Amino acid sequence: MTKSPRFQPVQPVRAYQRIVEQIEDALARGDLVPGQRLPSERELVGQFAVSRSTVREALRVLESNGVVRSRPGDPNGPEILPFSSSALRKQVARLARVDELTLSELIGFRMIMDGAAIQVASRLRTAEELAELEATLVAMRTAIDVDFDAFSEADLAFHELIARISRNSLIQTCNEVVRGVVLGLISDKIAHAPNSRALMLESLQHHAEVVDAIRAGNGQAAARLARQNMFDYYAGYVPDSEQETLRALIED
Amino acid sequence: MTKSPRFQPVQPVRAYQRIVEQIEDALARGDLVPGQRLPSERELVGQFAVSRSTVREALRVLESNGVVRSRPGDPNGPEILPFSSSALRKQVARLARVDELTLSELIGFRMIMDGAAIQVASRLRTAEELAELEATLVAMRTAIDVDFDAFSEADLAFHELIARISRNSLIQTCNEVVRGVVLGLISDKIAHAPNSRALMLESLQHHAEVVDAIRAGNGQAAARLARQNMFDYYAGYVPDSEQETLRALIED
DNA sequence: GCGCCGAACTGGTCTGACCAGTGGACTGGG
DNA sequence: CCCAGTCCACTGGTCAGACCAGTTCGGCGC
Repeated sequence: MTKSPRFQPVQPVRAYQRIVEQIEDALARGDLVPGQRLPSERELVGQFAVSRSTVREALRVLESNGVVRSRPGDPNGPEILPFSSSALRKQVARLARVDELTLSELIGFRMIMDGAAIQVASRLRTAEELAELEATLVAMRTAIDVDFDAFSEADLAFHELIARISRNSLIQTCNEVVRGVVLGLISDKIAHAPNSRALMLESLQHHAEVVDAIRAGNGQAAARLARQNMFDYYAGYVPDSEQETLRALIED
Repeated sequence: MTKSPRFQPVQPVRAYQRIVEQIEDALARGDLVPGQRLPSERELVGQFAVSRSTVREALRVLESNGVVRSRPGDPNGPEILPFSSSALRKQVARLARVDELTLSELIGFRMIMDGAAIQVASRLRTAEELAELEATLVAMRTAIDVDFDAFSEADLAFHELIARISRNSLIQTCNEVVRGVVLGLISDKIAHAPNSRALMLESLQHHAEVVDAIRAGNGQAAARLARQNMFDYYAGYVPDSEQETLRALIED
C-alpha cells in the first residue's frame, strides 16, 4: 500500500517572515542569547538584502512576541530579551476578553493548578523550602497592614514559591499568567470591598492551614484546602450559574 | 494617610502601537467581529492619519498575534480572524525551545491537567457524554489498524472530549497546546518505535479503564489511572533524572 | 581632571513608487 | 435571457530615499 503524498497547502511566504524565522532559529540554536544585540536596522538591510521596511516589519513582529526590544538612539542595536511570560499573558488575556473564557473557567483553572502544585510540593519540599514558606506567611501578615496591593504581592510570592517547589516551571508560568488575567478582571472590585481587611486576614488563615498540611506531608489535604481557599476567595465574583462546576472541584 | 501617587514609568508609545490598541479595543468592545473586514491599508492611512509603513507595522503585529490575516490582492481588505490557540501554542513552543521547559515538565503538566479534567468530568458528565466517550474508544480501536497518525488523532479527540465535559475551555486549550508541543518534540520517536502497535493497544486498554472509572463515578480512581497511563506512555522519553518528579504525581 | 558640546549614529516616520496577483465588472456569444 | 471569458482597478508586498528626534561617546575647552 503506497501512502498518498500528503501535500501541504502552499501559502506565500513573505520576506519579513523569513527574517523572523532566521532570527528565531538562531535563538533556538543558541547562536543568539538573551542580552546580545542585533545589528542595527540599516545593517540588517545589508545582511538580509531587503529594504528597511521589510526589516522593520520583522522586528515589529519579534518585538510584539517579546523576543527583542528596540530603543531609539541605542547604538548597540535591538536587544535580545530573556523569555518572559508577558506575551503568553497577552494571549490568554485576549482569550478572556473575547469572552471565550469566563471568570469561573479562569478560577477553576487556578484551583486545579494551584491544588496540584501544592500536592506535589508537599511531597518534594525540603526543610529549607518549608522555612521559606513560613517566612512568606509572615510577610503576608505584615502586608495586610499596608494595603491591598502589598498583600496581593505577598500572596503572589507565596504561590510562586509553591510553583517553584513543585519543580515545574510551566505550572509557575501558567499560574502567573492566569492570576494576572483574573486580577485584571476583578482587582478593582476586591480592592474596594468594604471588608477587605477581614478578607485578607481570612485568606492568610487559609494559607497557614495549607502550610500546616504541607509540613505534615499531607498532600491531599493541602490540595483540598488550597482549592477551598481559592473558591472562598473568589466565589463571590462568579455568577451563581457558574458556581456549580467550581464546587465540583472542591469536593472530591 | 495620603497615598503616594504611584507614577507609572513613562515609555514612548509608537504610532503603530496605538493603531494596534485601537483595533484590539474595537475587537474587545465588539465593534469588530471575526469574519469582518478591515479597510484596505491605503484607506487606513487616511483614517489613522499615518503613513502606510506605520499601518503596515501595526497589521504585521496583529497578524503575528493571529488577530487578522492579509491576503495580497483581496479587494475586501484584511480579515478579522476568529480566535485560535495557534498563537498561544507558538508562545509555549518558544518557551520549550529556549529550553526553559523540559519534556518532563510538559508531561507533568499534562498529567495534572488531564487528571484534573477527568476527575471533574466524572462528576459532571451526562449519560450522552458517557456514550460519546465510549464511541471515541471504538474509534481509537479502529484507528490502530490504520496508522499512528490516525490513532494520535483519535486520542486527541478523546482528550478534547474530556476537556469539554469538564466544562472548562481553558483546560481544553492548554491540553491542546501542550499536547501539540510534546508531540512536536517526540512524535517521530513514537512513530518509529518498533512495537508501536503494542503501545497503541496498551494505551487503548488504559483509556478504557479510565472510562470505566468515569462510568462508576469514581473521579479519584479515574484521575489516578489517567496520570498513570500518561506516565507509562511517555516515561520512556524522559531522562531518568527527571522521572522522580513525575512519579510524585502518580502516587498520592 | 572635569564637564560641556557636537558629530555620528540610532530608531520612528513619511513619501512615493513599482510589481504580481485578485476579483468584480463588463462584454461577447450562446 | 444567461453564461463564460476578458480586462482593469485595486490589493498587499516590497523597495528606495528622505527627514526628525533622541542617544552615545569622544574630543574640546575650562
